[in-house]
Amino acid sequence: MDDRKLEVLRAIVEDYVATEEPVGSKAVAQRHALGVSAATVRNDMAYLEEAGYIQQPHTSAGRIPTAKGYRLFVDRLGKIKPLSAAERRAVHRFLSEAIDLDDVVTRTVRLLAQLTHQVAVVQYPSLNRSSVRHLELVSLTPTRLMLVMITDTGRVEQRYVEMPAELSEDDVLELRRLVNEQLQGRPLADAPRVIADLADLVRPELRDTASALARVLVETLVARTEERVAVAGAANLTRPGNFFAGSMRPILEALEEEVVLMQLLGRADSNALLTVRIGDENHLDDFRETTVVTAGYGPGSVVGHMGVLGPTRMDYPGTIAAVRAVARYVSEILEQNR
Amino acid sequence: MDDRKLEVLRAIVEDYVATEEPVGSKAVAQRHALGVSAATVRNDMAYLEEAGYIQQPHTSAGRIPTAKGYRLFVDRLGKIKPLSAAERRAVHRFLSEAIDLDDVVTRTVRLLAQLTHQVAVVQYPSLNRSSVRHLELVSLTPTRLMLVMITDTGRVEQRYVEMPAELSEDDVLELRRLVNEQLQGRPLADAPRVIADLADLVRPELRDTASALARVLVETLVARTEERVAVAGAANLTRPGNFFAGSMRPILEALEEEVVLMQLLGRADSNALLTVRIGDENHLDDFRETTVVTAGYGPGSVVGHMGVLGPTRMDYPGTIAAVRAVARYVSEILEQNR
DNA sequence: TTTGGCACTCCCGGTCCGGGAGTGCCAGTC
DNA sequence: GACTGGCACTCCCGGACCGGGAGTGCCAAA
Repeated sequence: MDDRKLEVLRAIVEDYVATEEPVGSKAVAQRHALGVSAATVRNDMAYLEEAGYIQQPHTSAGRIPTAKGYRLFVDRLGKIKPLSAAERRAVHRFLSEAIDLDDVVTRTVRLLAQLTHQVAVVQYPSLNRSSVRHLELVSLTPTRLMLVMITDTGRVEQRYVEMPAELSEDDVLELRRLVNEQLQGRPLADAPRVIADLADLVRPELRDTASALARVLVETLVARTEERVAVAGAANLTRPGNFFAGSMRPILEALEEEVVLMQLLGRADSNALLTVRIGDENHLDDFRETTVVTAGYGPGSVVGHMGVLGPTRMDYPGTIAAVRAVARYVSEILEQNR
Repeated sequence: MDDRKLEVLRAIVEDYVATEEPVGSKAVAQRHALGVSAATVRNDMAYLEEAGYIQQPHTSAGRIPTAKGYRLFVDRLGKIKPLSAAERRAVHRFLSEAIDLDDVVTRTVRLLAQLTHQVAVVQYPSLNRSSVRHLELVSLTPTRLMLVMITDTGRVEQRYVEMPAELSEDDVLELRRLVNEQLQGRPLADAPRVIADLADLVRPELRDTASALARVLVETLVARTEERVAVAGAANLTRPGNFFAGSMRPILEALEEEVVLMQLLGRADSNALLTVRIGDENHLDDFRETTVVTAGYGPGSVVGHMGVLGPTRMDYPGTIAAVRAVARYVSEILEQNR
């Protein structure tokens, strides 16, 4: 495929993204100084269509890019368009005001939605990539505890623990000391192994209680791989032209399904710096017309993912730049707490 | 206004809610055994229209209720339609599986959305109606602490605290003991008064640190009256017929604005058991076509509000019953932790 | 006060039509 | 052989038009 054909493809992608209308040969020839006539562009377009990069909504209409066309654009043609200095400053200022992890996540997801004009999704630091910083036990009633776990990523989780017997204040203190001794500093993923013999380390009267505690820890904090996610910018789905095929119903539903969101953000194992998944590459029927741009973030290693989600017809250079910049800066912030 | 006219109004509201189409005199006369002819119904309708309870979308169309009509229906005509036994069981089962407060709130909001087929909103127990159960200090770096507060309503809040000087492990312990001594069991609203002289209670070296801590406590936990809210069921906005005048854009935007949501849920002072705000009664332009049904919840006293939000044309008896039932059961659950 | 009858209004969906944008192809030019 | 101008063709889109149907308001009679 010669260079001019690539230029024609770029022109079609850029114009289509900008105008939201199929772009014709004349427009390409005029607006992008290719130095050839519309007829020539038509020939190139016929080739690009044959090769599957563009398509016609109907005979005698202009062309729009296919998923394959966008893919080629992203891989070879799009020059990432860095944030403006003003934007960069705004990002820094807004994020540095965050008051705790919740606030970091909330601000991040809003920022992404605002910068990209798309729907933004941010995953909280994944528990199974975190270590225990501190465990706290607070008694609610004589037979009911609250277990509070604080991780090295700043995440705080709470769980109710039903006790088989009444506990004294001292019992609680002893248990707290013990679980902290065992788990502090350890990756949460190791907890099941480390904690297996917790019941053997306490005096006999506390044995049942200790194992109840151990069970809650393992069952609800480790085994259950639920991830927390924050979403913002749903209103951007209604932008004119974001008219999702069918309707936006399935998209809105998916945004409340933690499982689907996690699938979109990318399976946890991915450590790629930045991923762009276009249309079918999401392997989800409802997202066949949707592009997802994600990045991992974390202090040093990746502890979670964030991204935005929009129509395949999106401003790739701008979106990619925004996601990358925000992910980097959030990583820096998390770094400060180590 | 005589009884039959009220019956006609009821018929119009019920049929319109069910069919989503303006209802004509013939339909009313036939489907609701009023024992009079369509012509008579027409006369009553003319009266009801004159009085402002119903209106015509255009000449020669059927009638639809006005906000005033719905209001009358809710106040005098709607017999609340209790949940079925199966629904009640489902509510109990689903909520009793909750694992912590976050989970209670998440499950509640989903349940409401599912039961009512509307958008649901649940406010977390308000901090300024809670008391301090426990305060925990965890050091992140030598000059950075994390303050974790646990309230009697089960809410857990975290805040980063920047320290003016490095702290030893013992310093942290002392501060923890001190703040707990001062605040444990106290309503958070009293914190500013109670904590004012915190700096005077520590040895001189810790004075600056103590006041930094006090400042964070007061500024971010008390003064800042941000409320946390959870939302679910946004996809219900797209139900056929929920076609919000204009578009659903402003609604989606409002759902991400904590301020607007709180205004909809009702100013914090309201202790009414259940509130129905129809159309203009919300005093928000974007919600002129929207009804909000809210209820307070809490163990004993009200600590937060929950509700659902839908088109003025909604199933009032069913929605009211669902919100009331869920609010009651959530209150029971919170009761268990006291 | 209620009722049947009747003329009238207005929406809604379907059809028809002309303009416009864009294409594919072809013959001619460099 | 690659490019270009010309031309016939296709198809969408918006507006105009129209007939059926549902519903009303009013009136005279019971």
